[in-house]
Amino acid sequence: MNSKNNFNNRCYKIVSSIPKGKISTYGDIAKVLGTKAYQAVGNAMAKNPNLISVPCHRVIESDGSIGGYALGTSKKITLLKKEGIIVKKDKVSNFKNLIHQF
DNA sequence: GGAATGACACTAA
DNA sequence: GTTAGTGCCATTC
Repeated sequence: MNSKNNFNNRCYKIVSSIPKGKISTYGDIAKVLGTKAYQAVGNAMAKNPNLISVPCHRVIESDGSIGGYALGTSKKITLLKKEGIIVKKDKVSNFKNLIHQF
């Protein structure tokens, strides 16, 4: 409970700190956490007990791919487009320019 | 306590 | 440039 909640809370805190119109990658988030648990970050979001409070749809893969989403990748892409992000073929075009650096 | 999985990332072919 | 295989961390069964 404590340990896992600590790690998850850390991820949610970082993701929640991503401003609108910006995105981030699992790898970058893991780096901020001080770990290489790329999948663990995504895994925490997968369980997503905080989906409503955490804009996890702003988190994509290091290649700019959409990756996945609890509500479905399609929904995630739609949300990103609403944020002003250009999504091309299930991948963010200018994602390199949209990466939010902590 | 151990094994398997996962919304990833990296390297090699 | 694309595809395949392997490795890493944390969570879950």
